[in-house]
Amino acid sequence: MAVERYNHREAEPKWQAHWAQAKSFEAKEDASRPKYYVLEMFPYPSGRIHMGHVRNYTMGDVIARFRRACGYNVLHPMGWDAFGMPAENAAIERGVHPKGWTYDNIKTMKGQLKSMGLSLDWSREFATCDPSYYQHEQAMFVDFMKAGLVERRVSQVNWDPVDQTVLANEQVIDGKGWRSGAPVEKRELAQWFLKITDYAQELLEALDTLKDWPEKVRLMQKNWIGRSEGLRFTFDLVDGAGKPVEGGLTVYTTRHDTLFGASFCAVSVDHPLSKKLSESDKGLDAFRKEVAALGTSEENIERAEKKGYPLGLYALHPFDKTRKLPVYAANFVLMGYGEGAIFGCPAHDQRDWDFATKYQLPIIPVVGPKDGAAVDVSKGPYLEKDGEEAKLINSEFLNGMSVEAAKSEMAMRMEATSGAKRVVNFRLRDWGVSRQRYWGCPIPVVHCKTCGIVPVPKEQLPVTLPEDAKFDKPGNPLLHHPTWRHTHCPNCNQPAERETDTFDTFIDSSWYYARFTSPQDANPVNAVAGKYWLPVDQYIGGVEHAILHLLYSRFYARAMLKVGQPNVAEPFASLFTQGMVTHATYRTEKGEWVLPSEALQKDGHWVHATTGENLEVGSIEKMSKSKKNVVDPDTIIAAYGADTARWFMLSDTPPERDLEWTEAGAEASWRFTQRVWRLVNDVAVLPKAAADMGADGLALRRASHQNAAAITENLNGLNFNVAISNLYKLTNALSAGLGDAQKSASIQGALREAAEFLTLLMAPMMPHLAEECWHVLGHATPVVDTAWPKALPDLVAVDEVTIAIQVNGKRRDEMTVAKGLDQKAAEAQALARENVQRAMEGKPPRKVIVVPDRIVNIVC
RNA sequence: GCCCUUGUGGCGGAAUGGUAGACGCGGCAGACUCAAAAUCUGCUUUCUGCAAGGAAGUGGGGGUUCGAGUCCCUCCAAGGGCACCA
Repeated sequence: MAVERYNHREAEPKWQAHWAQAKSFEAKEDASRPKYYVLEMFPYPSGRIHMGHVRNYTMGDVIARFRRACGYNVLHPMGWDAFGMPAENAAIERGVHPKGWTYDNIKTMKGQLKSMGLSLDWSREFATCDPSYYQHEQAMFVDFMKAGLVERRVSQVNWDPVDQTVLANEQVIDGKGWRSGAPVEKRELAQWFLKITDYAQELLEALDTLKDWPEKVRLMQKNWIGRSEGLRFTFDLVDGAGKPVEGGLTVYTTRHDTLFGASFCAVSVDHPLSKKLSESDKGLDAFRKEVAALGTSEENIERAEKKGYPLGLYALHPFDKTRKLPVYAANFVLMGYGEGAIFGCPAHDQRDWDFATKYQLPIIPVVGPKDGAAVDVSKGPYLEKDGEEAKLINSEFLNGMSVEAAKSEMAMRMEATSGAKRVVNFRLRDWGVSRQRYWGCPIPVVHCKTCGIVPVPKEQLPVTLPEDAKFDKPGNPLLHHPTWRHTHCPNCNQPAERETDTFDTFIDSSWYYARFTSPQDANPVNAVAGKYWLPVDQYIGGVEHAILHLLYSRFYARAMLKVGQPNVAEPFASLFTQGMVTHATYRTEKGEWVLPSEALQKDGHWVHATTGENLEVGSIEKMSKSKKNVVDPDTIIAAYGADTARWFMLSDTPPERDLEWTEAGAEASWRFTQRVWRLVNDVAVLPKAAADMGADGLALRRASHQNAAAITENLNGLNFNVAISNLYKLTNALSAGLGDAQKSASIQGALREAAEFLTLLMAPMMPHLAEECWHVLGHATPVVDTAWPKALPDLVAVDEVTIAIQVNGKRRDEMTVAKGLDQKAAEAQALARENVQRAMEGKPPRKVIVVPDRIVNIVC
């Protein structure tokens, strides 16, 4: 019987309105039910949502709806990471105010998200640029200051000359600003820092407890924290005349076992020794400038050869004071790591080898293979490989020892005699949070001539941004504002100046998940709500945040705990990083990029839809505006509906991999929605019958229950693509069963059950269609208020299995036997089979392996 | 340079060490139709064979095992992270 097509244009807005009106997704603390907090990384309100958002939020929504149906009390909130430079750039380029621009974008994007039918609790929505949000950030910062977690110090910073602001190390990518792409310069500035390094060890150790994080992300954080164990000690230092230099030269090394191979020392050009000597040494001064000019770009570093400038000083070898090691200022030694000074062991370090070769310094091998084979260091250093056992040579009391043993022997001797100290070093730097921008959270501090730096008292918070800022010249509009920064000292009430730096926006996103538990609370986090909801049970976002956002959040949670705020040390119990959305690229013969919506396939090749030009199909890449390979979610939702878009996002490709958006795939998803609609309508008109255990309905009932069990497991494991393939199987089974619909009441009952199962099982992915189907099947209660179907164990279990029979490991036959058939019987039955006998070629079986219900393998 | 991940049909991909290619896309054939679309049914790893069947097969090579896409070693390719970090 013909039914009308499923009309998403009517159904989707209707159900979205129903859910909103019924407040279906508003969460309340409820101690009687297990809680589940699902969170997707909140978006930056850039203007419009893109397909990456659609994929991210669809995944989160499937989890939220699934958990909800399974009886969890689900929290699934949404908000806006709303501070940041694009808003300010819009202000500079188009003369709009960042605030208006941001809130307009939020309005647009919220409408788009709503059209996706997400099960979000919109009552908890906030934007990080709301003063009601950032006032708590300011209050916490004041607490952090009191707790010693904040430092203000003059430091060499990464300065982005285009954005005119400071960047954290994490925001410098290949020596360029992460947003502007401009080569980063070094500058000295007074900056605010959060002392993330205080937590380096803890952040590292706790990574092992994050069992439900991708191994890859944990490893990236581990490398970023970069712990190394080494020895710090001081060389006696003499000048060219042999006169001792006070203070000596303190170095840090992880290879103290190679000390007997030392042939020079090197310090950073920014090392105090180098700085001091450059005052009287013009050549050194020039060298320092040359190194500084090289910058930090990867390209320059790659090309730069190891260069040094002799300081005219000599370090005395601790075990042989007659050995004088020349000291250089060198371009490959970094002031920011260890002591900014090293000893060079050219035989066992590539950089030291390059340097020694250039300046014709001795290369003394002190480590060699265990078998005693000669070490050749004339063409390069000898570097022992991982796990390779090596032994010390040419090293007096260390000779014959392994590297590890030599390290510990050397450390012991040096600690006893030379004031050396074993130290742990981290690559991780403190988090510089000052930004010289307008559109960020003001740092709540006042500079007073008498009292110095004074935190703004909490009762005077929030320090809000002036609305009348001007964006007509580069630099910080807060600094240029005629009145804003002029205030009075909270301490002495004398005229004073406000801090004009604002926070790095990564601070805003470091605790928003906690604010969602109690977004209207007078405190940053309500103690009861925080305790109930935290941690986030499932966090979903792009892998591009593996270091920055996720490491800052882990630190910030600990900082909050330290100042008594409700939180948990590890805010994200389980993390999932989804892949990107990609699309083929198209360009004209002139090389202009063409939108997919303008590309048409015609007679086996691609042409421009309006101009008819021939198009070249390029590689499949991440959707980006620059290559125009973008598909607009609004267009797709209008044409096919949100359910189709959601379904396609989850089909086929595993969620962690990149997904290629294809028009054919979207069409196929759309056809599937229509197919389900037809099948459900066909079942709905059948006489209602109970799904009993009648023999002729049994096969379909089994399919329903087996698929229900499988899909439940798939969704628990976030294997959305497999869940969908199982939904196809269930649909195929239902479709096949419809042919026999008139045969018996038992079949009709089984068909109804299958249709109901299908409806409920697909609901997390296609919530609107599911509601329509559920209604057609005669239910007054909507799907959102209906429990997840329970698979009956009796129907999930099979009573017959088809098992393979192998002869000498090759599959030769198969047989269908009762489930649980014992090994002897299986062996006997297998041996009796004609195909098996033929394959055995008359040889007697030497051994028979029987894995019950799986396989029989005959070895002969 | 170091570290990590991934390599399975024409394509996306499935597969607790136990029948490789489920499911979907695409393709082919058929049904319905005056015709087309939509829909439905079948076939679709490769080679060989009329067929029953046989052979090969999960990036290459080797190993462990009764049995390897899965575990180990090694090489190759693609992607990602870190990078003068002493």
